[in-house]
Amino acid sequence: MSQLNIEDIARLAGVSRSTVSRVLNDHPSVRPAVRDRVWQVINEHGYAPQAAARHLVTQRTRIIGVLFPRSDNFLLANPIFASIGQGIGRACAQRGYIAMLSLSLRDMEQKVLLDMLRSRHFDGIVLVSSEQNDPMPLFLKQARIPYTRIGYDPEQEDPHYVAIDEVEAAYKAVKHLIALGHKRIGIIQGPAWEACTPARYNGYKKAMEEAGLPIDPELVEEGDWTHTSGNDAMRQLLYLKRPPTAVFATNDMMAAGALHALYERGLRVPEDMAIVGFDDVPQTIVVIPPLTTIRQPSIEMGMRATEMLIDLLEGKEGQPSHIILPTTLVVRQSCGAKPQHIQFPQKRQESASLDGH
Amino acid sequence: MSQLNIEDIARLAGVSRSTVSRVLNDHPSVRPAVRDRVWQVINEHGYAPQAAARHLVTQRTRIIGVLFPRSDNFLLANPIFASIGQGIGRACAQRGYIAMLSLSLRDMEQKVLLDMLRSRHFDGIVLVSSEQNDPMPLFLKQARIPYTRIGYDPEQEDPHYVAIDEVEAAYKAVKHLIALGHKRIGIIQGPAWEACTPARYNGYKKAMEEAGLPIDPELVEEGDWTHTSGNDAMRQLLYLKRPPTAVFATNDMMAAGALHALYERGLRVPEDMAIVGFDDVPQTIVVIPPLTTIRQPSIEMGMRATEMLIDLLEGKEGQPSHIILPTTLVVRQSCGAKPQHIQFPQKRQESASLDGH
DNA sequence: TTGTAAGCGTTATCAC
DNA sequence: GTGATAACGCTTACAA
Repeated sequence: MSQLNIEDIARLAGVSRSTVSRVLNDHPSVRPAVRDRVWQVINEHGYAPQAAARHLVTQRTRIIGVLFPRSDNFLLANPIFASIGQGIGRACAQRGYIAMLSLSLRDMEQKVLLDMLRSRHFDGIVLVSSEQNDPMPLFLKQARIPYTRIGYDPEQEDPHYVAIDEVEAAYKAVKHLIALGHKRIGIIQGPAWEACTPARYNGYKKAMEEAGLPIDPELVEEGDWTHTSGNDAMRQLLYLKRPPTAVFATNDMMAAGALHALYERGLRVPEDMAIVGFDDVPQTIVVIPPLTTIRQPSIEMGMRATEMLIDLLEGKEGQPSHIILPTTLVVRQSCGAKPQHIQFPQKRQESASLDGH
Repeated sequence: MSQLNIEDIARLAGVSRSTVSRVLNDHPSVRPAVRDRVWQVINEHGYAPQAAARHLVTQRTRIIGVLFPRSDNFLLANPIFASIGQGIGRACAQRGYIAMLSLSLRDMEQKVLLDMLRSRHFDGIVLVSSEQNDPMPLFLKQARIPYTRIGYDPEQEDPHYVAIDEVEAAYKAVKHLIALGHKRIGIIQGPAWEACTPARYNGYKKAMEEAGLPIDPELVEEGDWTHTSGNDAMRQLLYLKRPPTAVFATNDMMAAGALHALYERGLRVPEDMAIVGFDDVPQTIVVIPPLTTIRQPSIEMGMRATEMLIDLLEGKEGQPSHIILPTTLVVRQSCGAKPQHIQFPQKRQESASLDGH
């Protein structure tokens, strides 16, 4: 902490503090010679204006708060948040803002968290949440804190959000399985309190109904996004008298867990069971076999939500706006071509041929 | 943003702003009746004191900055950072601080980052870095910003750090392999610019030498901590005329990548090749087979470094202090008991029996 | 183009 | 136990 303040710099440069302030803020009306001299003094002493004083007078911080759901283990549970965060950070950097993420929100008391938001640390919030009836949007509205949301909750209708068409995305995934000839298709869903869960289920249902396939409630499992829960869900499906020949997991981590369960049972993918995931996180290609999945443009989602927020803050755009970004089916190796009847239980043989060399 | 300030609250409660301030700061000398009335007004209006004003006058923010290396993909590359972050956040919450992480440091210009640090957003910094000659500590010292470091660089001798005994930890890992009878042991190291890389290599060397085993330079590979690089490194080792029978990977992600390479080649773990990892991240038990690894107490490392920093900030402890936390060998299933001569190339059979049901 | 001075919303030091 | 009042370090009219 260089103890110098703007006054000191002014004195050292032989100008007034207004001039130093102008230099600092790139105000045009400063003589080049003066400007250079001031910068030199500033750099010489490693001076930087104190954020608090600046924030107090401008009433803006140029800091954007990022709220992730259950922040302290989101990193562990689902790498898609990392990509979203990356997009948020990148957009902030481009526009001269700083994205700040508070660690371990779960360990903070509710009141502490709310007070933090109310105390104007942040100019605005990017809320990453597809939780149904998440209380946060309501709070932010009441506290008149500008925010944009990544994720869509039909119950809340946030004025500014970016999302994907969940129904259509899930529909594409299941349709892919159907096109490959599968008729008995299971689904491993996310938790019920996520708004995207019923939406993705509806996509599944739509594809099934359209193909004239029945939906067997036995084939509907629920996980909590984690690898472990995907593993458990797949085990349940394998216990069935008539297991599915294909499974749609509504995120990649659960899909990976499902793969794991199949491996443990000596079943081959895609020969014995086809799997489609959702998200297209990096891990998806690292798993064996690489996952066919629905790609969410997560980095772009982060960027768009952030740009939308900054536009809002800078008054460029006051109207409500909803951005729906496109998803794509990424075909890799976990679905193969033709389904076979499952032989169960069965040990794996020659599985090394799955991925040649 | 409730536009109210402390003055407004004072007026509404029929007191002076000093009294409101006392209430806000839990100052004892306020009559209970008055205190209650003030709180009621505060809560009624959702008032929270503006951080900037408070920071300006107190010259403290109660915010701790967290610096991760190459912050924007640290999440993706190595989940151990998530655990460390969790520890930092938890300790902050306990002591009434907020841990803030700036997203996407890589996208910020260097000057912007340094100015952010200099502008006193943070009371102090927890620096997570084992990079050799990381320039950040030097900068922080010059700018007189209090910091503690997680990770140790013998070249820098930071006054406050928490770390593990890297040499001993690696030694334990390799010794475990030796005890199982392995003689030809490879190592997949981290990048050379990490201070822990030579240290872990030294542990490997020590164990080998102690057992009278030669170190074959062919068996020394370098990765960059990622799954992919571990995969590549293992492939290299498998190309050798005389591949190792066991490999020590200096983090779990690379170990998982190595597992992947073995799987692709149809080799069994631990029958054909034993693997030890390092870190003990959650993914370690999710991989097949679950990894034997060296456990770093990552959450505790985050907590201890944070507590140390806060003690420093609150003047409880000015002396340099170094905390070395213990590591433990966690034996799971990737090393097995007795090594066999590798039959190469060979297809996997009956691997399903690896993990029964 | 530059300087003077007011004010941002708190806390803290005094009196009372 | 309570209330004036002076900082804190900046930005920003307004004057010069």
